[in-house]
Amino acid sequence: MESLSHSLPRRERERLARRAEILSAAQEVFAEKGYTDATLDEVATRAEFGKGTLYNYFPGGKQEILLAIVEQFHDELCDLVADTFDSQPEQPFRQALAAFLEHTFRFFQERAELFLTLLREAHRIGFSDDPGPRSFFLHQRSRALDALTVPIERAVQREELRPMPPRLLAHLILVNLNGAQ
Amino acid sequence: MESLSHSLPRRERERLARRAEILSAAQEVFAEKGYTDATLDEVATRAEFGKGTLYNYFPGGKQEILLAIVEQFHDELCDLVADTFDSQPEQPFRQALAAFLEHTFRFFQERAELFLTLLREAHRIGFSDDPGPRSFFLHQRSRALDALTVPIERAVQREELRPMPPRLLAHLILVNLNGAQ
DNA sequence: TCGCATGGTGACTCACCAGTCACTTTCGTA
DNA sequence: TACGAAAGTGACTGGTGAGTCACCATGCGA
Repeated sequence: MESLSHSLPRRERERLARRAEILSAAQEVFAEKGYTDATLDEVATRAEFGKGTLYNYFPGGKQEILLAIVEQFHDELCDLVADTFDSQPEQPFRQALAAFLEHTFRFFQERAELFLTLLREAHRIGFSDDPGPRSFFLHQRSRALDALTVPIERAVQREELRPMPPRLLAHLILVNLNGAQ
Repeated sequence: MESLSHSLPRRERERLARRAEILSAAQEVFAEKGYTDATLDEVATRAEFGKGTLYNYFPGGKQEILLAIVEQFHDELCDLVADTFDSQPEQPFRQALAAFLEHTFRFFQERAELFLTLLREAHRIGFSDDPGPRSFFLHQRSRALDALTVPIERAVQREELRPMPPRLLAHLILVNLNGAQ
């Protein structure tokens, strides 16, 4: 994502950088106060923008900011999967898995407060009647699942794991990581 | 607590019963919506009272209701400790501990949503500048710790456990239970 | 039966915040 | 430098919900 920035015109790069500033400030505030108690005024103040500017970058307002954070969170999680399993492709699966669990655990710990907030909001939106955000959340979860399914499939093919539905195992692993939080 | 009710005049019993109704409704709503998103109107409606009545029972409003729920939660937790360890006092400590962990785990699971809400609010209040609620939370935690410290001290005295600071072990156990959630 | 006290009620107030928009500032271009 | 477009701004609006209070209902004692 970020690595593409080099090839973009300065205007675009600056726009992305500002968007990132806003997201970063919003992450802090959401983590500290929770979604409902966080005010866009505070996000704006921390990002050193006026409130109106937030709406230039996120026309959908508070909720769009939340969804962008969720997306970024999953981006990072997917990157983590890819980095762990692709860095040494011939490493035994179980060893890579252990490394992955350790990294992911730390990943969640460093973002514990934010994660609690996202968890609660995911839950709330899962029960809301608005299908847009709901399918967005499902899609994000699906992405993380896909990322983890790939190396599992490889391990099954290399007969390091007895044959099993790879997506099921991926699901098990992620659910347990969530649970551990 | 409740068992005292028999000896009270009808007036008092009714008052306590209504208080309990309100708390029960509030627990439901807080668990479903989280503290901030829960409205007192909804609590009142579910408890089948007018909103004003809530303030007869909890003059401190929403926050006092939250604190009462926290207190009740810890009451139940302490009862659980006492019941588990006192029911068969000669039972080996490790066995009683295993039973306790199982009971407590179920206890938390049955109240998972409420517990998440309380956790977040405890955290928020822990960082707020109002010392009243903060020391209240500390006091509640301390009560649960004390309850668990008693049987541990007993076990140390009976030399079932190598000597160690009992409160430290109690702390370790509770933190891990919280973490598991 | 009357009158008073205890307890219940919900319309109202006020503070707060998401979202808007008319204005200002910045910046690229001629 | 002058102009217009793009981006930034924060006072304002509308909606919402915590907390209040003047009024009402119930029941008890005289």
